[in-house]
Amino acid sequence: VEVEAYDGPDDLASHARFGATQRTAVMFGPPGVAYVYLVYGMYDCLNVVTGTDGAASAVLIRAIEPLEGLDHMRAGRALQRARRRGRPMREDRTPDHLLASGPGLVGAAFGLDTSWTGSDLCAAGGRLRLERGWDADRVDEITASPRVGVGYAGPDWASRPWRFSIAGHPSLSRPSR
DNA sequence: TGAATGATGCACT
DNA sequence: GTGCATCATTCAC
Repeated sequence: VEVEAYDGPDDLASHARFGATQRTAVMFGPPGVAYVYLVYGMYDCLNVVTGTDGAASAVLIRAIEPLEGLDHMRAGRALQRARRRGRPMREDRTPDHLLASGPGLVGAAFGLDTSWTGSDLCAAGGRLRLERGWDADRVDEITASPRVGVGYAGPDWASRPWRFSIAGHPSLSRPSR
């Protein structure tokens, strides 16, 4: 329900801005592949490589609407939380619609880490895969706004409305919580 | 209800 | 050594 577009080496907000490094090499390959990176030493964020081979463009999955496997999502969150601060595991009372309402939360809910980088998201039967879901004819419900947390890229890139979300959806990262 | 802060690993200069 | 495509907790009001 919420994504951000990153355009490649020229996009100063993209991890591709330093060229193909060990971490970002997969972005420079063919599309339909996962790029999972660790941010702030704590959160694993899921991207889909989208550009043609060599373009290094990608889409960050910032929030999803949980539909199935909510118990697994709670387990993933509890595990990451316990690991983060040796705090004891306790019941996760987060409302269903907020279980993956942020890029770090998506990674936690799906139990992802950087080892998922390179996974083919288009392979039938893959453990992590893209499937057709939301109706294309509801495109008018999608709203565009500036990307979150990319001020370091400078006003030109930071102001581009490349964050796309379903207007008013309860599972977004920003308006709620 | 909102602002400040701490946690924490790695890529980069 | 610096800062980050973040989140939960704490503290102020």
